[in-house]
This record gives sequence, structure tokens and C-alpha cells, in this order.
Amino acid sequence: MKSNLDLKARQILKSAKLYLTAGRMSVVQALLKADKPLTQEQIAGRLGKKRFDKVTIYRTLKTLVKVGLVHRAFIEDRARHFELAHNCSESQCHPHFTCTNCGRTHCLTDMAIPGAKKRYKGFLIHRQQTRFEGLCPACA
Amino acid sequence: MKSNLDLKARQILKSAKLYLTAGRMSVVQALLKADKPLTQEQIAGRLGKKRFDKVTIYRTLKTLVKVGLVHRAFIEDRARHFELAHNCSESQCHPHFTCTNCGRTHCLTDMAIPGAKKRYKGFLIHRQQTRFEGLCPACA
DNA sequence: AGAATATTTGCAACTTAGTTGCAAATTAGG
DNA sequence: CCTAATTTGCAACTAAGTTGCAAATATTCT
Repeated sequence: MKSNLDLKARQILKSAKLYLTAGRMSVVQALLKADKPLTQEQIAGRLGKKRFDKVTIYRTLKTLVKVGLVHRAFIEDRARHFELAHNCSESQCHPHFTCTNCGRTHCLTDMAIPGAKKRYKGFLIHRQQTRFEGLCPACA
Repeated sequence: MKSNLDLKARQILKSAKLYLTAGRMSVVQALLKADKPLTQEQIAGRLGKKRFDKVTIYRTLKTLVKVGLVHRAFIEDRARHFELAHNCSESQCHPHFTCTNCGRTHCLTDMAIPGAKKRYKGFLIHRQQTRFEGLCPACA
């Protein structure tokens, strides 16, 4: 019995013509379930009894970023954070909010941000990312 | 004969009531001269014959960030990048542009970004940062 | 200016995130 | 089920940043 999650992960990997491996399936499923960007370590911690080497997870993330299925989120933290690109438009990622009190980060998936011009003083703008700081509902 | 740069750095440190040390003066001067965010290593490389331990530079940057004189820029790169806050408003930093071809980052200091609402679904937004990706004038 | 106090500095050792090379294991495709 | 292409795990490594502590320097007070 294949879960819905399993099917989605399968589709995602196949859509990019990537080898379908247990490791990749698990990483994609962890990202599908997450409601915020995750680090390698957080992903590893959400793999249940399945265990994959951190190198495998890092390499999987790198591959997924290369084919555009995953984005890096910009977060004031030492480690890199990753999330599926399915909530982003071509030209703009949804904004992230980091609470200056509790440190938690949230995705503001449905907040509309006015897109910048495509050209500015000779710069050709392809993608745009926004980050907010302030107090989250729990800390405000 | 004190240079203009020297006076500015002195003012900046005094404005935050920080101990005026040779190391801090040098770091602030390097940032004043820079036209883009710098890493610890880049700052160290711009100190001329003066040499300070990397720990000192890191600690200086941390102190300056804490008092709000310096901001961290969000750049797709392993190392942290810092810049003086003097081109930012209270609620918004100027945007940064990273070229996907040559990798260089530029400050778009005078580009106006519409500020987001101060409140959104219970989130209290204090500061906002924007990052662009695309092709710089040299690579476009 | 000189003494007392508070703060910063440099060093060495350490931590944490992420990467590399390579042989063994797994996947895709006929 | 055989072959070629790709991925995996391991161990060792790099790079960025941090910590503790004694010595050095900055500020303040008289």
C-alpha cells in the first residue's frame, strides 16, 4: 500500500528524471511533510528508522537544488536550510519570517510581495527572495 | 594628520560607546571603504600591514552587529558577509544582487523596495531584506 | 600623569557544517 | 537477468566560526 506521500515523492523525482532511490524518496518525503525549511541534520532526524549517511543527504539536496526542485532558504543560522520549490513562482520565492525572540522561522506562503522590475541599471533580475524579522504570533 | 576615514570610524565607534581600539578602527574603516558586504577573511585581507587575529575580527563584527552598526547580508556563500548599516533604513536593508554567472554580489543601495505591511496574520514585522538573483551588467 | 578597573586581544585548541575520493551497492534499460 | 550508469557509505579532510584564559590595552578617577 503506497501512501499519497510516497506517490508524490515518486512523481517529483521522476519529473526530473532522477534515479529513484530509497534515500532520495525519504529526503523528498521529509521535505513534503515539513512546513518550513530544514537543514541536513533536521532531515536526518525525520527519517525514522531509515538511516542515510549525511553525505548522501547533502548530495541529494545538491542534486535537487540543481534541477530546481528544491530551494535554499536564507536564514540567520549557521546551517543551510532547504525546502521544496512547490510554493514558489518562477520569479519569486515565498517570504520567510524569523522571530527575533524565539528564533523560529515560518514560511509566509500566501503573502503577496510586489515583484521588482525585471531590469535595474543594467542588472537583469531573474529571482527575488524576501526575508522578514520581527515577532511571531506566539511571541508578540 | 587624521584622515576623514579615521574620523568617521572614530565617530561610529563612539556613537555606540564602544572601546576605541586599533582593531575596531581598522575593521570599521575596511567596511567604510567597501562597496559590498565582506567576510572576515576579506576584511583581514584589507587591513594592510596591520594584522589582527581572526578571533578579534569575528568578535568585533559580533559586537558591531549587536549594537546595530553592522548588518549581516544574506548571500549564497558559505561564509557570513557583513556591511555597515548606514545604507539601510530602520525597517529595511537595501537589496543585494548576486550574479548567477560570475557569482559577484552588488549592493543596490538606491533601489526602492515597497515595504511590507507591519502586521500580517499575527506576525509583527520589524525588518525586511531582499535578495535578487540574475545577471549583472557585465554578464548580461 | 598614575593607579585602579573594565574591556579587549591573541593564542591554541576545539566544534560544526559541509566536501572529496573511492570501492561497493543499487538502479535503469535493453 | 545482464550491462552500463549512477548512487551510496565510509573515512578522512577542509573551512568557518567559537571558547577559555592570561596578557595587553582602554577608560575613568583622583
